[in-house]
Amino acid sequence: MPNDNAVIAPQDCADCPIRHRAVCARCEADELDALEQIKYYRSFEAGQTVVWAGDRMDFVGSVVSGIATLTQAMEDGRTQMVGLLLPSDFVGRPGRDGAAYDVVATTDLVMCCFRKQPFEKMMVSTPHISHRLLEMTLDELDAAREWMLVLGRKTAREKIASLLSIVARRDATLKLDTVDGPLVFDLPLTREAMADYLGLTLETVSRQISALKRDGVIHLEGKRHVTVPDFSRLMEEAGDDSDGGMLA
Amino acid sequence: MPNDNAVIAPQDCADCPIRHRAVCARCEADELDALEQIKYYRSFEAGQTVVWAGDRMDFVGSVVSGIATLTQAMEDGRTQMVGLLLPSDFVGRPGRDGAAYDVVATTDLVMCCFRKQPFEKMMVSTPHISHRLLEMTLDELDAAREWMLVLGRKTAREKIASLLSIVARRDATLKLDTVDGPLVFDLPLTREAMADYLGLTLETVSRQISALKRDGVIHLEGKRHVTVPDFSRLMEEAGDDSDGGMLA
DNA sequence: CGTTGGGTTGAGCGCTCTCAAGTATTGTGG
DNA sequence: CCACAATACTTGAGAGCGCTCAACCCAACG
Repeated sequence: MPNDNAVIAPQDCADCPIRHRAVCARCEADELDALEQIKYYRSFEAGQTVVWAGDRMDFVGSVVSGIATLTQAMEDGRTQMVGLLLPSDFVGRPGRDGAAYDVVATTDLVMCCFRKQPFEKMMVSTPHISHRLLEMTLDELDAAREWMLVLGRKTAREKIASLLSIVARRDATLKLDTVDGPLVFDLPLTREAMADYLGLTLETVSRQISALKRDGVIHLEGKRHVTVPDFSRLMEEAGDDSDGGMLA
Repeated sequence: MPNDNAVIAPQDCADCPIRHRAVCARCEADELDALEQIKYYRSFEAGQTVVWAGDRMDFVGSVVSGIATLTQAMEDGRTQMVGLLLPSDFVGRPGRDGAAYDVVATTDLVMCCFRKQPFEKMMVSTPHISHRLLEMTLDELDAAREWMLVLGRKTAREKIASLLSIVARRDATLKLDTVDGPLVFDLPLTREAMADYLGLTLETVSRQISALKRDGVIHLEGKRHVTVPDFSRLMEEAGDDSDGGMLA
């Protein structure tokens, strides 16, 4: 069990890759200094569980790099992913002791954590933090509601196309890519994780990915490396109107 | 078209039925006075649309009485309900011009509205408001994620039982009922609206309600009046563990 | 090499959808 | 008061999509 929950060396907030998108985005220099006092980094290996649902959670924090998932499970084992946490996304809920969901690192993961008590105090004294958190929470709520449409009403093929277009879009914004050319990216999730996100079985995920490949909507190299020659085609397959969501 | 979007007589916040649960819950007397300056009431009849997705929305507000729904539609007509708005729930998003979803009154509805500009100014100057809004938004996000499990992983029968237990629970807390005895309530939704909430067809909703009735999980008088003789039985049918959520 | 984890593909089944007919209730006009 | 329509709901029959179960492929790794 190497390097478990490793605490890594502190880093200057000014150099932080998520400085202008995370919960601290709106903070002034002096506010950042205060945050810097209570922050610490933790890193996790792909596959590690960050927190278990129901466990006490004495910190909150931001994803700095890597990807984590929020999942919910029924007693009989059925599992639904309820959140995909990307760099700058916030983990934990101020004002609550226990974690509501399992948080799992699906890739190697670095988090910038704050002990909960001091963070909650800072929220009261620092409107920049709580306003930014409100804004981020409203965005997450919108994303969750978008996803409810996917889960409730889309076909398996549309679900896969929806997931691919979300990952493609995120990747494009990270890389500041132009939207026109072919998009190329790696799937950050296993077939099983995709199934848990989409409310499908992994076999159905595999079949529909094969079908999209057969129909030329995507190209695959290996299992994870995806090329999307025509993004608007993918959007059609997702059942969204062709250019609705590229702005944001 | 009688009484369309009627503006009704102002009411004192002190007497407001949602005074201690809405976005104003944490406000002091002087803050309430300020809110009172910018508030106005609007009422809607069952079936009326409050706002259309994409339309400019120049107000935000709280549901005072009645029930509204948030729904999202695809071009081909498939529809997914993404929110069920009960008294004290908040409508609208500060910092955004357009409505993201259709808001429809499913029963007669009274809303306490605030013009958006003044409300946004008050949010900045009144932490009690933005903190309460953050708290409510986090609760809604949790509810949305719970619902993702229902949509993604539950069977039709479990979906119906989940909806019934949510309505029953809400009704019990409103009436401050004891939890033990049989629960009695009216369904606030048509079969079609239930179908849109659950990601089912209305026929499947009807069949599963009949099945739960046949199996003695519920009793029906007419189409809408429901009696639940044994709540824990209903929870089992919903696939939740028997007593997880009664506290909150 | 054998093992393991992730992925693909096939065959058959069943849950939910689609299409369709029928019931109950309410409101409307003659 | 009745005929009629409209709305909400129920129930049936058949079809299809996605699930289950199972075999198999492939790359990484010891």
